[in-house]
Amino acid sequence: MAGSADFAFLSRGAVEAAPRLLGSVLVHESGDGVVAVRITEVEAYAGAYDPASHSFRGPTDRNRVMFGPPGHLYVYRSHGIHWCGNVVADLDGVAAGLLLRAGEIVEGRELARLRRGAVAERDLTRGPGRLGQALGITGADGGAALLDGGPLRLETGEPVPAAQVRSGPRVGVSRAADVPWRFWIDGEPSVSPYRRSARVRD
DNA sequence: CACTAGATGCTCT
DNA sequence: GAGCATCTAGTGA
Repeated sequence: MAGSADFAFLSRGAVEAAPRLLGSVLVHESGDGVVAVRITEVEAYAGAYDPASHSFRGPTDRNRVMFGPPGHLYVYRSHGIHWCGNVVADLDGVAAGLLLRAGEIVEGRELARLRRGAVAERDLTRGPGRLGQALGITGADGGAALLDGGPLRLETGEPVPAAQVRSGPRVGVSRAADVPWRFWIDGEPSVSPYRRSARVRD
């Protein structure tokens, strides 16, 4: 449980917690080995007041983890192929998720490359689907407790100077397309490019 | 680099 | 059946 206190900010709302997750390290130990990634880009998804969130319409079998206590992992399947991970935030009973969009590999580069195949170096962990694949995250990891020292865990990283934190609209969402709830570390090559959804409503 | 189109299969209506 | 919290491969400048 060492380090758990460092993540007390996760019990705050998604938008407040998201930028503070930058610089933390997500570690995944599996039978294949270890991959650790320093988080460089996240998006905040609030629940009831955020129409872009999976939890906007209330709990379902898929999104139930987001309504639980902070510090757990919400995993969803995107576009049929990709596994994407969120760190659950806000108080128990309030839905909030921090989508892990990109990271910098700090350990296990060879294993990550094995999982990702022959792609450009910067594409190893650029984008939520790629990041999930590099870390070896699947639906089986959904609901995992990240602050209990298990094989899938969050660790404290080097603090990120506030001046290096940037924000802007979230990638690919068709509702609430303009709220600046995406946060990233300025100058990080792993940060994914902005793409506006082709079907923005509102 | 900017832009476009299509694959893919799951979730919810 | 509609709609995706994405990615890759194609084009063209």
